[in-house]
Amino acid sequence: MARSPKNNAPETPKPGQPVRGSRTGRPVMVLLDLLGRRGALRIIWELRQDALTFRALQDAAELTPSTLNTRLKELRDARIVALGEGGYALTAQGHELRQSLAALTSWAGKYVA
Amino acid sequence: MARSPKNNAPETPKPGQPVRGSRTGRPVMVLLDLLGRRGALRIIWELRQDALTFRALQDAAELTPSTLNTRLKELRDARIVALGEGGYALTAQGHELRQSLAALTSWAGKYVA
DNA sequence: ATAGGATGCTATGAATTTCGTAGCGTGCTA
DNA sequence: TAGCACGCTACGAAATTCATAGCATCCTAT
Repeated sequence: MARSPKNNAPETPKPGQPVRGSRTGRPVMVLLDLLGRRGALRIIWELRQDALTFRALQDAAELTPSTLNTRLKELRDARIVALGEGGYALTAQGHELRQSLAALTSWAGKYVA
Repeated sequence: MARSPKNNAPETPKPGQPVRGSRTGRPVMVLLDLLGRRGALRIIWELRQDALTFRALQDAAELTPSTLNTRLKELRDARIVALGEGGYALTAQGHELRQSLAALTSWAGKYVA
């Protein structure tokens, strides 16, 4: 038997079936569930430019390793993030998503500041 | 003294000072913290068209009253949401933010489905 | 070889956040 | 005055996240 790491992690949201906070499982709800978890938006944000190692990402996103690892699993399942040469990086899809999120920056600069 | 409701709520993130998950307090980080809390993105989503009453919003966003109330306080502090005639609704700023988030829908439809 | 250093990642118990459910106080209105 | 809907609070239990320590592997320099 392989290994049985302690399982304190929530399930990765998947389309077509009920996810946390949505009985329907509609794509956008799946995404909102995923992005609504702690650090998810932040991780995408921190990977906007370069790839980062697990530890660098941990520092950048200010997350504990267990939470970071959980989020990374989910983001990898969703093919938003992938582990490659120089560490973790956004996939092509991930970059598209990041661009969709880019408007948040200007909004924040405009109103939050 | 006014009232002292049970305080099981996190602090509302504010710009310029450290927030949960960010020592800097940069506007975009404040926003990411706020939007990264459970149901925040979803609430904005559900208010995209009409105003909703507390209870209707509770059903739509599938949140418990305490969590909903906590999120609403934060979103009201951030002037993203306001309580008006027909219930809770996005402010002008809130609508701008919602439009910034609109791209998520198409992304989700494209990749998550 | 071996002692470091960096890598990705797991373990564990405590703290925080959210949930589920019940219910309060107010204002309608029948 | 008996409903009914409103915004919202209370409280214990469950789920999530945190803080910290450490493991296994790979590399490189001694």
